[in-house]
Amino acid sequence: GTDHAGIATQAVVERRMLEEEGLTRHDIGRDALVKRIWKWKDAYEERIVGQLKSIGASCDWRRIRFTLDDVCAKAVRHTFFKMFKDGLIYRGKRLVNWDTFLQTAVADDEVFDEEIDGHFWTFHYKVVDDQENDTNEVIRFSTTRPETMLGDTAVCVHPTDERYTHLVGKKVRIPLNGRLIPIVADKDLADKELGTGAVKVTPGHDPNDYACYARKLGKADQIEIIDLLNLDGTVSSACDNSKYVGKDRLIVRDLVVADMEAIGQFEKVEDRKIPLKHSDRSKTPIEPMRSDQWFVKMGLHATPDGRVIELAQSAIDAVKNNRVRFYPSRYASTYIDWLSEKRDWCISRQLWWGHRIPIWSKTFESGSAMEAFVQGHISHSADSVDFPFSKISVGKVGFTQHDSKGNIVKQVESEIPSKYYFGEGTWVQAYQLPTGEYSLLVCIASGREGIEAEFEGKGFTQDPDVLDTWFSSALWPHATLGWPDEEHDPPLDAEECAKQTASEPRALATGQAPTSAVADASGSDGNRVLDTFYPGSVLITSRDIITLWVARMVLTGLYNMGDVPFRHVHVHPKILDGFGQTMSKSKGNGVDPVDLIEKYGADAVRFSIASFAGETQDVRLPISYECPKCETLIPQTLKHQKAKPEDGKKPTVRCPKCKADYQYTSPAYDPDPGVPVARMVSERFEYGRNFCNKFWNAARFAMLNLEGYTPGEVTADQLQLEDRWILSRLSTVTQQVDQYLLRYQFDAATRAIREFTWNEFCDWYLEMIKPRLRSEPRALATGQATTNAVADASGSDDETRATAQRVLLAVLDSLVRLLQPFTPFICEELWQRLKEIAPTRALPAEESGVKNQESGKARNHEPQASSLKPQASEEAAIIAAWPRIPASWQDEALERRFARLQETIIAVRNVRAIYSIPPGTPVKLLMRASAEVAGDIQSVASQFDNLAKAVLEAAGAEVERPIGSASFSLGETAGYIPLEGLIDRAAELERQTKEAEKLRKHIAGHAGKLSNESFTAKAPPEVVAQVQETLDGLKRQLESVEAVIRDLG
RNA sequence: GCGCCCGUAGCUCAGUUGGUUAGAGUGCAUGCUUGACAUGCAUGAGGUCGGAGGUUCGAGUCCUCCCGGGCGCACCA
Repeated sequence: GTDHAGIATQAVVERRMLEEEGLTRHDIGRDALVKRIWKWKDAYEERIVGQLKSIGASCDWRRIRFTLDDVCAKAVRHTFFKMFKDGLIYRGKRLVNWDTFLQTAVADDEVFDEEIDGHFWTFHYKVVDDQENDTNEVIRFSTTRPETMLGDTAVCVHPTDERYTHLVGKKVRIPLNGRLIPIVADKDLADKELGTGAVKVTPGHDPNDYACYARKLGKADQIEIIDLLNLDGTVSSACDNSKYVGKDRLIVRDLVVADMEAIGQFEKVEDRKIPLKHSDRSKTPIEPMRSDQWFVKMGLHATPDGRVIELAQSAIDAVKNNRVRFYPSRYASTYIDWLSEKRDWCISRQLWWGHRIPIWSKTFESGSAMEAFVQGHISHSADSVDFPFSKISVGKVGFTQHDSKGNIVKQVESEIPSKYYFGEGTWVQAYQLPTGEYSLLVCIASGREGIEAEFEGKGFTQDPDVLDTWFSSALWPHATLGWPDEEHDPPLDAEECAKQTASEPRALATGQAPTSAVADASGSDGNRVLDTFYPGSVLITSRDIITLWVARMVLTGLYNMGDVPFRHVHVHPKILDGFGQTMSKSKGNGVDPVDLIEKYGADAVRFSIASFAGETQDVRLPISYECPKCETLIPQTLKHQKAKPEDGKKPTVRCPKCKADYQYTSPAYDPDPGVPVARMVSERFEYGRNFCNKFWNAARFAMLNLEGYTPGEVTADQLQLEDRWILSRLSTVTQQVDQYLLRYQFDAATRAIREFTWNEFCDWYLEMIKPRLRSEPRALATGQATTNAVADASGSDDETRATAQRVLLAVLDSLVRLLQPFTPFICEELWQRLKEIAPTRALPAEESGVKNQESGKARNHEPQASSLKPQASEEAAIIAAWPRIPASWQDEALERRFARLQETIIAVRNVRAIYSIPPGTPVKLLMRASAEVAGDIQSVASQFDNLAKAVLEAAGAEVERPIGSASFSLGETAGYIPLEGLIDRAAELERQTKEAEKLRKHIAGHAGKLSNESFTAKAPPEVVAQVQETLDGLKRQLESVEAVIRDLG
């Protein structure tokens, strides 16, 4: 689903309206603006959902939700009411960024810093004595905003600043209004090194001063707070000097300076660059101002009915107790650190787009007037038609909190203001305004017709503010499933329950036994959809909203549901552009995934993105524009990103090949309709595209060679070396992929699959079985030393071919299952085709009695007789079981033998390349090797011909290097390729000499290590042994190279 | 300022608890036209692992400082 992104969305629509029509929201009114935003939202939601569908997100689209839809609205209203009733929601003051031009509060994201040329004035206040008469002592301070002097309520110094310690507790006089204010000490506000070391305190209009005020609340040196400004930026009557009242703050600034100078309390002024916050919308300076806001209490709290709630702590505990785990784990500290501050959550926003705060209020001149109103509406009869309030409690309520051992950990005392209860679904709170007036705040839960109108009829008005978007987003995991309703549409049907249960093993993350959803479905109580899907397995998100979103989901989940919303939180990397900046709409450096999908394919984009998703690094994605004519890629520059349409003309990009200019895709605006557009692409996706192409072709090759396929069991003795090797590798790789996915290491998982598919399955296995698939007699080597023992043992060519087909299908089948989450489109297509050709195929399955993968030691046992038993395949890849390959198939010894074969073939190809021997020309190969290795080499003689066009002439310990041959050495083994006439003696000598030098260097390193006594004494014996072994190997290799050099010389 | 992360081949990135001769993709070079795939195949060149110290028998990996980059949170009288 989607959220309504309050600030960003309203800002975009308002800005467009202003740019295109010159209208502000006040011109068209609340309802009209909200209507416009809905229209805008509908268009963008369609686009976003379209992007998700294009990329193949397999969601239950019937359950799509939007944070402002009816289902979510109900959950929001219900939660707000519950919190209000519990006393968790309260009204308080908070400093906001005030735009005096538009007369609106502005969010931090809508504020930008700009340096302006300003002044830095220094003044002094006179210290007064006990009789409040001026003394000769002064305290000097500096400011960039002299007018705020009229709202000063203290002067602050550092507690250890010896220049001032004797003054702390005394008072100074603000000369322009005669107010006496205290000198206080605060280590966080005053800095001994800065300016005079003393600072004026204006809590009403400065965030730091406000923080100081908040710190001192309730303490002996508590200070006052004065709201100096009116909403339009003029000075209010609170300044206590009629000369300034009603004048703009900037005019007052000059007056104050002049007046201070006139009375001799001005000291100096200097020019200074001042960073000043400006409103992004009006481009005018921001004034910090206090305003009424709604908050949710995060710390320890006692409810009127005697429960203790600690929202922040409960969410901290959930992570500390591992009920919620972060992947990578380091992000847990971001979460815990932030929650530990237990700062109350300001949930009100001065916007029109969002959930309106469900509070209606009525103001009374006095407490007695309010009391009279309430008394007039008290009734104990539930049938009363008018306002039957029921008084429930007044006073204080106290609790003692114990830990599990019964020790007292905290004493809690809460003030319960006068509370009145009205029928079902309303809760009333009295609130005293700073003016002395009283306000009755009525929170109305949803669900009772006409009740809002009733209150409005009695002079109550609804709060104009809306809730922070995160308030509704915080409820997402349970709100979207219908909470608090008992029923949810669409309901969970039995079939769906069964599916949910069946698919459970795929949810590797939970590591828990599948719950029996079917049993729940048969019960009648509760919301079955919610019961089935809550808590979820995993939340996947970006690190910048760990606090804003993840923490809030956990705490509301615990508060509303009594359980965490998800078990795991996977924090993925962010996509950066080619210049290392986070992609964002405002920077104009984002990419539309649909452009990428059109260019590279959805599977390619998915596979690439998954392969970029590592644990530590963000993803740098350099972008190019693709020429719409010739497809030349033009790298994106910062200039392209920043360009905006001017005078109706859209920016263009120049194709160096076509020498033409084209408009290009931008997240900030749309190109003109009908013109050719250079779309955004990124070469990094070729990684995924090439892989998908490779995999597709490999599968196609397999299917082309399935003619005559019949399902049948494959027994261990029918398997050839390459079959056993690929099955061993498949088992290992599947196990690795499982491990990576359990830790959300998508990069490692895709890398493992890619390497297996390309470098093992395609490059070696498919190449090696080609002769068998051709069903021709195996090309036997001609040398008399060669016997094809394997071929002899494996029976007829028909059987060889059938075995190859069956093993090939088994591996391909597993690969499709492994790749399905990454490349679902290709996999589904292949699955359906395979179903046509081979509906029954061997699925490598857990053999009974064989230990499962977790106990991985099985690989050290004598390789188990692996057999493949045919089974009918599932209907579709997307619901096919995740592959479970027996660990007993892993055979390390066999893999080592196979690696030797690979090295030999690569060495032969290397010789071919160096001497530019045409691929068609066969070469002869002689191998000097131990009897064991020679036997191995001979058993696969035909593969030398198949893979390197080399005919094995001889293999054995007695083999000598023929005159005029190229040679290579692999440890103890050496290979010779006779090249009479072809060989360039000098070139070969140079090549071998270079090789010998390299070996000597490595030998020196290893020998040095071993001659170091502290190494042999301190390093673990196995490490020492390994170095010795390597050294011996290197020496033998060098010997064989030196022999070649002697022969050549 | 505090915290987290990063700096490895021209580019984009891997590199398990410190332990063989530091890897991949892409780009580059050379050679491959017939049957899965040129979005491909084969072979090769290319790195004093940001810098300086330290711990250790041994450091790309651990510690300290410095330089450069990203992000979050503060702060800017």
